[in-house]
Amino acid sequence: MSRSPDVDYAAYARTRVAEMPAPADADAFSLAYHLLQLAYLLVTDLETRIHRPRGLTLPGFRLLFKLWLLGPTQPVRLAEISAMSRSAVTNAVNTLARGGLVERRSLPEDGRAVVLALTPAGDAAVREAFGEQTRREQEWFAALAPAEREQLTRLLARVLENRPATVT
Amino acid sequence: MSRSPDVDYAAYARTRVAEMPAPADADAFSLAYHLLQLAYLLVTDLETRIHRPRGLTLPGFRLLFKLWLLGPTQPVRLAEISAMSRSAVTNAVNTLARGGLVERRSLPEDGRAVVLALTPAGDAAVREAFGEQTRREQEWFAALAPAEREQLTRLLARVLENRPATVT
DNA sequence: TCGAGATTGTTATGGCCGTAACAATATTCC
DNA sequence: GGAATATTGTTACGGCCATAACAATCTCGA
Repeated sequence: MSRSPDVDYAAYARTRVAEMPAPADADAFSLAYHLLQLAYLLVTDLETRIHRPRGLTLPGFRLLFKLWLLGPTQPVRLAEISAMSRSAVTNAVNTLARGGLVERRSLPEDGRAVVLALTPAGDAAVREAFGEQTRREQEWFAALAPAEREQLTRLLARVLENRPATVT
Repeated sequence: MSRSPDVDYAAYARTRVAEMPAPADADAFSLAYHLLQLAYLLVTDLETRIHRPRGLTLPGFRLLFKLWLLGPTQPVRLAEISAMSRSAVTNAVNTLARGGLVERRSLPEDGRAVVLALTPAGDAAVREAFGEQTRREQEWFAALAPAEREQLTRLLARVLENRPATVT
């Protein structure tokens, strides 16, 4: 009794990879597949169900959320935290600023720099969307017991902390 | 001793969310954050390090890989398996076909349908890239013991199998 | 001091993705 | 048999992302 095409495919692909000679690695395949598939489905679901109906996007919300926690912040710092490029921040901020959720302020002590800050509308939007996103996340992970959720989080964090070096 | 800005931010944000009243949920936040961050970093790393240097993209590779396992397949089936839209398949296939890695064949028994198939060049490309991607995935998950990797995979699979219904 | 080098934010270009609209073709059901 | 409906693949549009190039500005060392 198949739950969905992607789950069926995952099982089939695993057996096929298991038959292949090295360097094929059925365990590595399964792990990466499930991780990427779950993340993709969750992102898509949050985006279409929570954020798009509110005139936001998930990347836009994540930026708003960081500004909410951190207060006025430079784009370069948001780019570092989010592991995205400065141009991606510029793009996302353009969309948010067009919607009146974020404003750019110039910094007296550095003529190159800019500081991003929530507008009152941005503050209200992030609070409202955060509650809804949390509720939806709880639905997604309801199949796991609390101890399992903690364990999953710990395993993910361990991989993140020991990730291989990237080219910078 | 901080390993990277995003890990520091994760810890700080968790404490901030923990201070907030319901529906804020520090556990749900941490889990979703680590899942999405890891997936994003892994995708970016595989893309820039493995696929772009070979003239591929990660979504392009994933399509090639499915065609490799499944043989000639219709776009609509790939879209179902991959949980992406038909137009996204069309787009990715355009890029792959431009590179001579995939070809479209018409189907005699259905005038609307098209079948996608690897070219010999596409077959060679997917084999080579698959080996390299596997090696890189192994580096990413080297911090976990084999039993931990299996457990992580099982937890992810359980969430995937019991995911909430989406709007279709 | 002042020029070489680094940093910041933006733009251009190209790929990915979803939604919506569309034409062509199949299917269903009266 | 034929009309209403469904399905398939494509295109147009707008948003996201990275890389590369750029102008403006800052920093630091000779």
